[in-house]
Amino acid sequence: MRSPQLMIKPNNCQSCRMSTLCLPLALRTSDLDLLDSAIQRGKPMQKNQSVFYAGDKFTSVYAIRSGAVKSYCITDDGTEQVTGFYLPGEVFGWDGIANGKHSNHAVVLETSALCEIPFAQFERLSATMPMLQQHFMRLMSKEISTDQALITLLSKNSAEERVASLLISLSKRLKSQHLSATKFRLPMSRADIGNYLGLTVETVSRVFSRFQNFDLIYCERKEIEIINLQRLSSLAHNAEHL
Amino acid sequence: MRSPQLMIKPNNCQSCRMSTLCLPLALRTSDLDLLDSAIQRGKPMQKNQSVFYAGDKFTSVYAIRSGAVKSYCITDDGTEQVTGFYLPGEVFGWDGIANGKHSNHAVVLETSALCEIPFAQFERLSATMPMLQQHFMRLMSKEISTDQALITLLSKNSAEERVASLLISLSKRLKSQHLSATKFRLPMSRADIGNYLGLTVETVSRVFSRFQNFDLIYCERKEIEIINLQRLSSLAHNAEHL
DNA sequence: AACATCAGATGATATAGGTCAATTCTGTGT
DNA sequence: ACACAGAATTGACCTATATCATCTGATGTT
Repeated sequence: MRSPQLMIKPNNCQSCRMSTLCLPLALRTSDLDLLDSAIQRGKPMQKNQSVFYAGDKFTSVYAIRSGAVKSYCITDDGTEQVTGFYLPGEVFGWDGIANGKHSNHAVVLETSALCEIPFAQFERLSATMPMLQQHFMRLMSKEISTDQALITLLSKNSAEERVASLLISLSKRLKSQHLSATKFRLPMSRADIGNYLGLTVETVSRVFSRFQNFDLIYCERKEIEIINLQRLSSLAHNAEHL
Repeated sequence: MRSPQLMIKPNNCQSCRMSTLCLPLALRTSDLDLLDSAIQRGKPMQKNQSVFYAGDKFTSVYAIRSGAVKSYCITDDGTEQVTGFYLPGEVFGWDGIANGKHSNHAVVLETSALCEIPFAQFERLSATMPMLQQHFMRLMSKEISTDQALITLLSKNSAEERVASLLISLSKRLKSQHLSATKFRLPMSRADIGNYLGLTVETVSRVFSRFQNFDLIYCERKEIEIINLQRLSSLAHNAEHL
């Protein structure tokens, strides 16, 4: 339906268009072959399908080839807490290295293609590939940075700033994948956005309306067009690492 | 002044009372010797001294032998954002693996003794010590869990729940170091607490007063005694991983 | 096509926590 | 011992966002 060219399955890591993101840049070709054989490609998944559940044994991390994923956990009092949105070219599933099992659920927000990267293989490979290990640590470190940006956002910023930051973050991440930075479809619901940003659905909805009234964005349901990227960015203090 | 027995410097990692926390449990003794020689011990530091600044080249992570450290960063609009408090037995400084430079500042909250663990050495050592690498990844993964717990706290919990969670977290972490779980000195200011929890100083102060009125805690400036641990815990939904 | 269910928008009202201001306490340096 | 700057407390007031309620339009199902 949307972006069919993204569904093309490369038959190895070398030819994958996002290898620069999900793999270390400096891997020698021979190493890459070795890694390539370890990765399970494919995994096209439908909306609402779970990639893993909290409590599942941790076996793999996942790279998104196309589509989108949200991670969330259920807090002690039974409410859902969205912990992240992941877009094409991004790797998720780091949680759970600590305890050997996932602490988050991960669910596909729209039809998606994922690459599963088995962690046991990774550990074996990384013994002979220091770059691989380093790269993975960087990705984890980046996750930490993202989380800390979100913490700042939640503890210091208004509803408008939070929503603007999310939109700008999505825009930048899509742009880095050579997708449109100003016109895209939100893969997640208003409820997910509110949950992630610590706001109610109503507030998110009102902010969208206000942004529209001020001609910052045009939006119709999930289709978003950023009209005034500059002004929106100026509201989004903490989008840099989100 | 306080806890002088904590200032005793062990002359190697083996005899250090917190080696089980800061080092992998499964390291063979011969490996431990090797690692031991890489670690720079000592580093007693005074209140308000910086361990590293944001932007500094990333060279090491640090284990706290005694004392306390806060990490924070300066947001785009120039305000401080506290990103973490670290207590004895904990390791901090993971930020900055991503870019090779620290994204946070780290400052000592009270007289402290730190162990510096040079990362270059670690990377060299971990090639021959898979357990070490695994252990470090676990520590990073734990940092991710902590951050996500804080995100939940900030986006879902009231001022009272946030403060209760912090107190319970501190209590648990001190207990795990065989220090008193119910009577301790807060190493950080009310402003730091508020900053960390996304609250104003005034709100933090009021919550402390309310907790005192309800006989949940007794507190006099920075000295805290938890009177009703159970009731306080019941307020602290998200302290588990904080 | 009809129906049920869900996502989103909008309005009226309530409230938790922020802001501003004044006061007291405390630790530090001379 | 004194003075001073900073930390903490407390009160009065205000505002951003939550809550509750209603309505509309999508989406998916029989």
